[in-house]
Amino acid sequence: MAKMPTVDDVAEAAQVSRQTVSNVINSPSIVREQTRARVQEAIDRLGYRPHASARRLRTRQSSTIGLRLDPLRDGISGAVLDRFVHKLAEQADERDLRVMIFTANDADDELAHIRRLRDGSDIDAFILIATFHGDPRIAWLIEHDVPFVSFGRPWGSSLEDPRHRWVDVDGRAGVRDATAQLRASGCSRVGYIGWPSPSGTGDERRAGWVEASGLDTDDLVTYQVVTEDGVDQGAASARHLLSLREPCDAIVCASDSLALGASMAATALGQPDLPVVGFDNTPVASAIGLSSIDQPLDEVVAATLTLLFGDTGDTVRPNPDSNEQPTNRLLVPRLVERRSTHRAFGETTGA
Amino acid sequence: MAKMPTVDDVAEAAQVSRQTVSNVINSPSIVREQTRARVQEAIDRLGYRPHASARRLRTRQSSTIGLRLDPLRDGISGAVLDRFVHKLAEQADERDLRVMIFTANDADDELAHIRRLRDGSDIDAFILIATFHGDPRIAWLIEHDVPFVSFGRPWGSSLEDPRHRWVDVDGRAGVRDATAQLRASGCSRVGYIGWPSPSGTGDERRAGWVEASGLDTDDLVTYQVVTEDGVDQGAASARHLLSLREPCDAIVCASDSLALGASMAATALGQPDLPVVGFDNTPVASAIGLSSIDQPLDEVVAATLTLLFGDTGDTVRPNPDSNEQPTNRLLVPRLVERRSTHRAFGETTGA
DNA sequence: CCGAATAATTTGATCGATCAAAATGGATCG
DNA sequence: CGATCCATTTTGATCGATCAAATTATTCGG
Repeated sequence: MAKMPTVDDVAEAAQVSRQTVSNVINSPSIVREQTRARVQEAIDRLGYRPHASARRLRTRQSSTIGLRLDPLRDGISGAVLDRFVHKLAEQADERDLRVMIFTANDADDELAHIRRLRDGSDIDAFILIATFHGDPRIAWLIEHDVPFVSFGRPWGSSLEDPRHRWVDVDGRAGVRDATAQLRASGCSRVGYIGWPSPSGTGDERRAGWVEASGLDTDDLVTYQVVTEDGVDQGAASARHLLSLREPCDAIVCASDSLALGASMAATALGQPDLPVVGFDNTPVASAIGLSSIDQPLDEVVAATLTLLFGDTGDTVRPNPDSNEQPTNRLLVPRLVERRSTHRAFGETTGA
Repeated sequence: MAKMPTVDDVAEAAQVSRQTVSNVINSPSIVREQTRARVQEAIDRLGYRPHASARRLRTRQSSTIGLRLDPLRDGISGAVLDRFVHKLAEQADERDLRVMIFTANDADDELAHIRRLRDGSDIDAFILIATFHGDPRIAWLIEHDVPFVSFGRPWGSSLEDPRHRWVDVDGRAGVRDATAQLRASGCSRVGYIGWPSPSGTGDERRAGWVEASGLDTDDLVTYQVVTEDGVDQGAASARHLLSLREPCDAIVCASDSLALGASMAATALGQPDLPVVGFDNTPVASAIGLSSIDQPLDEVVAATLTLLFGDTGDTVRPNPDSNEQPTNRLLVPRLVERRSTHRAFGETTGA
């Protein structure tokens, strides 16, 4: 590969000093228009690109965001994070930020990586995903003054601590709305299949159902199944809900995996039209035609970057604790309605 | 954040020169053991970390791999690439390499990104995924002497051109083995659902079925359905194959999406035990209990990195065209057998 | 015990950019 | 007309590491 031109090369070609070239790139406003054009022409002609490492060395900014990929999960739900990663790469690019990924098996491992990347000035901000109760990462990052934003609210500690910027999706509202919508369309006994209780997100989603179900205390127990995540678990739970003396006439689930199982079980039991709603709007849901509550990842990512770098597209350095700007965003998901129930494939039109 | 110590700080603390500190880190073998230990102690005590950008500026190596994420697809199959990304992050980490991701909408867009990242010395090697016939990226990368490896063989041009290093999975062998296995277990009419023909991977997979199906020329036409990817398409195709005068008694598909549809259609038609095999072993397949041909992504990634950086874990610079080493790897996938057919959920045990 | 060969360590220069401060060129004004 | 101010451009220093070459320390054969 031919040697890349440097600022000096451009400077010489444009008959100016290196600093002027630098200014044309970084603060064009202070350069006289005439010279700016001349320098720009030289830049284009020579195909000059600033050397990222040199710039970073001087400015002490890497304009790079670190993101840890969770350990692979078997489940279907991992797809949400993949979409998040994708959107992040997309929007980061628009702001001239880079995204560097790494993996870690647990929180400690992740912190070790963060430390390494941060100390090496490889990265100047991190995005945490999937926060949990008593998450050790949060405290560590705050203590070491590492700029970060989490996708996931701080479970257990103050939601308003300005040192912890976060973005989250209001699962409770999502489930509440979906449940209300089912009731509005005529369902009177909407059941719920969700995860065991010490679960931040899970508990929120359940609360949404409780709020909108319109069931009395006894029925809230009756029409609720608690189970681990999984397709089989969803199917089993649905069979239970449908075998009650007064079976439920719609089911809302904490995940698409559960919903998929529930939907298939309903079909197997001869009720292909039973409305079933999942959560996360994964590719499976769309492939199967399952209604699902969709997290607005575009907005989530946009909010995340704004919290980290401000509104400007510029590579502004994050400021840990201001007292003016809000330091968190709670976004509202929306229900994606499909056949609303699993269509019996045997009766479909096709090739 | 406290100011990070530099080589000079460590040097002073250990009573040696900066270069010795540098040597302790980069070529410990040339430093006397006694001094090495002393320096190492100082490094640990001060918590020194080399400044990545400074090092990169001097060495002209970023030890960073660029990877483009495809546009999001609706389908289920996108999951393979996600797994690839994950494995890559994992194994790159073990070799002290970093992975930077970006998105692009088409090949040209991707090349623009590559050029920018490469010129800025942000990245010194790229991994291409999903190669296709007449892929313009390949020619460009070779011409501009950018080190790269593709996951996907060069469709249409020479497989042995040493300037194009690639890794791929032998889909033909995978489908052939799966088909053979079905026949060995008693199926005599194994059908195939695959994609329209000008498709590199698709044609290979079909060829595997042709080779092992044991069908005569007429039947090869009869028991084969060509369709776009998708669950509905898979279902429709399966209904066709099962409505023949002599229906097929097993189905192999080019993707899990097709297989999922086929499996559900079979169930709906009262044949829940019809063996159906998918491709890619996506999370859906495992969730549903669908047999599927699994790409050995661990090996794929390992081979990719080896082709790029050699066997050593070191950050060796890739060498574009050697004449000694092989410059490609074709790996064999393996069939993951599950219930081999879509179990009727209505008859499952459960909570 | 000396000088050559080798091992270990140190010094000076450099990678390519930006920062901070100094220098230049006009325009303005008493 | 000369001093002052602002806009624009240039110069010198620096970020933190590694390379290349020079220097010092050690080993070893004769």
